[in-house]
Amino acid sequence: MSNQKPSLPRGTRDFGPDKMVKRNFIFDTIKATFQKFGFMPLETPAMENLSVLTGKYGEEGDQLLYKILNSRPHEARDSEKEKMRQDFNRLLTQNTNSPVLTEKGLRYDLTVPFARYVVMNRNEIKFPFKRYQIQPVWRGDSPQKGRYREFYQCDADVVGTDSLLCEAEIVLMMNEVLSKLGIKDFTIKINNRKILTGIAEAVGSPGKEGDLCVAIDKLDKIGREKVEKELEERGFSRESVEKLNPVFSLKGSFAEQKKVLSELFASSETGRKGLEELGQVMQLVEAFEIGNTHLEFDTTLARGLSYYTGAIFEVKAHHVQIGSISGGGRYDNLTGSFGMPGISGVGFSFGVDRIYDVMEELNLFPQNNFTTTRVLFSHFDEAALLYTLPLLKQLRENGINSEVYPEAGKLKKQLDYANSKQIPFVVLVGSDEMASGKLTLKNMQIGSQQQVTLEELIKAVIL
RNA sequence: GAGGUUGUAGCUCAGCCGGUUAGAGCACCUGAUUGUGGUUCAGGGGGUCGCGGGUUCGAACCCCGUCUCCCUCCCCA
Repeated sequence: MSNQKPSLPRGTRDFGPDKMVKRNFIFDTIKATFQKFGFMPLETPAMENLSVLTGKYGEEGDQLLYKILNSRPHEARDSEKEKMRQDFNRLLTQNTNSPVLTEKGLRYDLTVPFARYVVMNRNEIKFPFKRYQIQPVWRGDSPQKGRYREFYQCDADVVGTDSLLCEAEIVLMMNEVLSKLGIKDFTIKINNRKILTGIAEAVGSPGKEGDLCVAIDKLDKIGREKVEKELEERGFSRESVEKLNPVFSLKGSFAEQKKVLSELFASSETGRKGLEELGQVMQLVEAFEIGNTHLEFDTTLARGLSYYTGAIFEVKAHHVQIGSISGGGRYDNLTGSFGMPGISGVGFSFGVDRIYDVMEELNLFPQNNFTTTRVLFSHFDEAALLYTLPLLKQLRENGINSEVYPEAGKLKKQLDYANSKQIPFVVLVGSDEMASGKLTLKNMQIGSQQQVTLEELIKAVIL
């Protein structure tokens, strides 16, 4: 007999019934909102060809991809085996791809598989195409608070239009979902990739917006002097750093920040375009008149994914130490790498696992009794069990969630079962009940019992 | 990838300076109650002390390695 203790891969979790009802509450809320805004569902396989996945997430992202070993390598031909050995040795020292060893990987997000789907089905798809997708993704990150190796994303994307209305509606959906879940204190940070490019250009360091953001992002944490130092370490000239002065002192309303940036962007057309786009998105959001938009312009918002080209979003919940719970942005050329240029898209994603953690920590889950069974039939022997079956069927036909204790056990055990499952009603069936035709209905909350007919039972128990 | 931390029953954790048979609470099972749960009482089952090695007469405890948990940085959902 094996004594091996069962275990779970790092960064993965089971979700028991109590967790699942809470998770489903989140999934249902998100799904309903997506559908309300006109999005249709899509599912794609857990695994994709590596050619689809690699090169889409930047260097960091590629390193975190889970690659799947080709099946049955031991059955390969000898010549292939030699190639495998060589490639494997190379893999031990460099991060290389080897089709003889691995050609598939687990999906890293839902956007790239979506882009692949769009390209492969371009003739059937009616544009603009709005789809939502709720599936797990995998990343070989080291797990920590709010970070898992398997987690769900809930994506909604629109492709085939560059209308900024899509961006505005994303802001609306973020607001709707979070407020329905009871998360009231949060910020939707918004920026535009073109503004970042503009700043890098204006400062005389085009193409270095990534380094720029990483450093500027730390302004609050480590102070201005250290940020400037870090910028120089990252290869920015003294002159460039000095030109960043206005960026460092950015504050106030969007209009005020826009003014400062406009001056900076005198020589950067890209920067001006970014500002203009952002302004329009802000305007469109306002036009929906939803009250508090939670929207905040943040020049330091960068986001790692390399495919964003326009607006970028990130949502941060307040009062909890958990990373962003939602994020997204516009990508002008995601399908371009699959040979279908000129399709602009914008999308975003909710991180259910993090939303769950936030809600748990802030105690936001409704106190509802999540038990689904309403009535349990308990019985004393085989004859009584058989007697309950047509009654059970009748209750179910009336839409009442009900079950019968499947074996003839002690009543104590059956009641204990009902109790631990928080089932509110138990119907006792034994020789007395079968003789009289009246059922004993027990209310588990207050402990009372009464004799009832089937009709009375249904009436008493129905919601 | 860098750093810190943790691992003892199903769960939460005690276990002193190395000493004889490793404990508690909760949970579970049985009985008091052969047709009545959530209260009470009595009893019971459960452990390769993360794994491998070392020191020692003797290791849960000390040393080395390794894995794992959680956390920070980086990055992200």
